[in-house]
Order: sequence, then structure tokens, then C-alpha cells
Amino acid sequence: MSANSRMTVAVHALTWMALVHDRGRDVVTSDQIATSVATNPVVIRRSLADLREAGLVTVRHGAGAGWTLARAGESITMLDVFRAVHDEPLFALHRGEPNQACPIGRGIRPALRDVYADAEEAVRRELAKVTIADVLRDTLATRSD
Amino acid sequence: MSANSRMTVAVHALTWMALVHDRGRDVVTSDQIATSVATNPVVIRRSLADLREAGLVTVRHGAGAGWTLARAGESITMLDVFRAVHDEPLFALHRGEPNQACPIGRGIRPALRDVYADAEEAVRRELAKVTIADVLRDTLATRSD
DNA sequence: CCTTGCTGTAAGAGTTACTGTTACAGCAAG
DNA sequence: CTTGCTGTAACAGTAACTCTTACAGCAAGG
Repeated sequence: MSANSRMTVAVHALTWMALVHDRGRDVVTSDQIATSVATNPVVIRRSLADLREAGLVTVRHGAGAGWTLARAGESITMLDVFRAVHDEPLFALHRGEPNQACPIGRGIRPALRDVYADAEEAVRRELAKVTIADVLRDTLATRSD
Repeated sequence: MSANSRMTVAVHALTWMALVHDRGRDVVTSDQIATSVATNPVVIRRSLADLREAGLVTVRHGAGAGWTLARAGESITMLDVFRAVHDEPLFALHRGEPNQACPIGRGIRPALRDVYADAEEAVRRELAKVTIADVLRDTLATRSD
């Protein structure tokens, strides 16, 4: 049950933007962020598009275009990012419909949905405790990988 | 960040085995389980192989071969199943190494690892609260899907 | 022994999702 | 109008998973 790295890329971008903001610059380009993440600018733009839809960043077009944090890093939580990039649940139910002639096949999906919902809610509670500012602080406090 | 359904299949199999056990039968075949899950017996055998390695089920070979719950449903938690089938973390870090010349690229991975570890621990705590017997009860209490 | 029925596992096809990349139209500041 | 960056489509490459077929291995019971 592996996961993609969209969450990681989005947090990386926001953390980088928060650092740059602290240093006095506000508008940054996808190219600059891509350099820090070491990926293609289009990947970053796709990620920032999700964050823009969630209201976490704003974009400016035309000459001198680029991205800006919509809120201070202290008020953006990991949960905000999770909500912005995650569409699918952490745990998947059966791919195909189980045998409805069997009592287990008939009733297990709602039962599992409840369990999975509780587990996912626990994740959300945990992610809500951490802000981009926290991640930035921890990131700068780290010396090595 | 979708997830595969290995967890769901494994829980389905165990729940079905618990029901059958309550009805007096102990040894079941992958073919019978596959009928309830509505999939191929090999998929079930692969899943049960994980559960066997985790000590949750035992297998018998030869004629009259089949699978048996190693413990009562009351003492098998969703966390046990999670541990048996999950090798990868819920949240993935960067696919490629971020730019080490950048302070964010250098320090963000350990920072994220901590956050992700806390979130995953929250999931484990939640899954530890639910047993196969609980799932069986909820499943049988459900009338429709 | 030897038949029988199921497990264990390899191998391959089909599907899906994501990443990385190229390409190009659109936009607005100056 | 020039310029630089965004927005997005399109496509290739990769990886994981499910499903299926195929077949060797094993042990209980005759």
C-alpha cells in the first residue's frame, strides 16, 4: 500500500516558500521551487495548482509572474495540505464487488468503511497539529539527512 | 495517494474464517474464501501467506488441506493484519533525492519522516482498537451495502 | 504405495496511477 | 509588443497491483 509523493512535494514547496518569504522575497517561480525539489517545473505547477484550489497559495500571471503563500506558514497545517492533494482514501475497499450471496460479502464493506474512516480521522488529527512553520523550523534544525 | 486492497482482502478472509469457525468448521480452502471475496483463489493464497508469516493463520498440506485461524477472532486486531500485509509507509518521501545544496532540500526529509511517523502511529493505535470479532459482528449487523 | 485435493509459487497479461518531459497557448506587467 | 512565467495537454517510462494459468509439492486416507 505504497503512497505517491504528492504530499511530500507540496509540503516541500510550501516550506521553501515560507523560507523565502522570511528572507524578504514573496513571489517565486515554479522553476525555482523545482530546483530545490530536484524535479521538473511542471510537476511543481501541478502540485501548486492543487494548493491554489485549496486557497493555500495565490498565483500571478504575466511578466513577473509567480506564486505567493496565501497565508502565513504558522496558519497552514499539514492537514490543509493533505486535504488539498488527497482525493483517494488511505485504505481501499475491494476492487470488485464481493459475493452478495454471502453474509460476509454483503456486510463487510460498510463495516470496513467505518474502521477505515476512524483510522483516517486519526491521521487528520495528527496532521492538524503540525504547521508549515513547524516543518520549516525542524528542517533548518537538521544538519544531515 | 491511492491504496491497494490487500488489507481489505486479508480482513475479509479472516472475518469469513471466523464466521465459519463459529459454525463449527475449522479448515477452509482458498477456493471457498475466494468465492466470498469474488476473486481468484491465488489472490487469497497470496494474502493468507502473509497472514501465515505473521502467525495469524496456520496451513495444512496434503489431502484435506486448508487454512485455520491460529487465534480466536477476539485476539486478532486490525493492527495485526496491517502489520502482516503492509510493508510500505502510508506516506512516501521524495522519489529522487532533493537538492542537497538547498537548506530545505537538505533537511526536509528527516523533518517529514517524523511527522509521517506520528501520523502512522496514530493509525496503528486506531487499528489496534478493532478486532476481527468486532468486524464480524458489525458485518453481520449490516443489512445492505 | 498411490490417488486425490489443495497449497506454493512462478510467469505473464492487463490495468491503473504517477512521475518526468516536451510543447505550446495565454496572460499581464512594463 | 516584448518578455517571462503560468496552465495544460500529450506522451513515454516506470512501478505496483490484480487476475489468471500452469504446474510442482505435499500429506491424508484408502
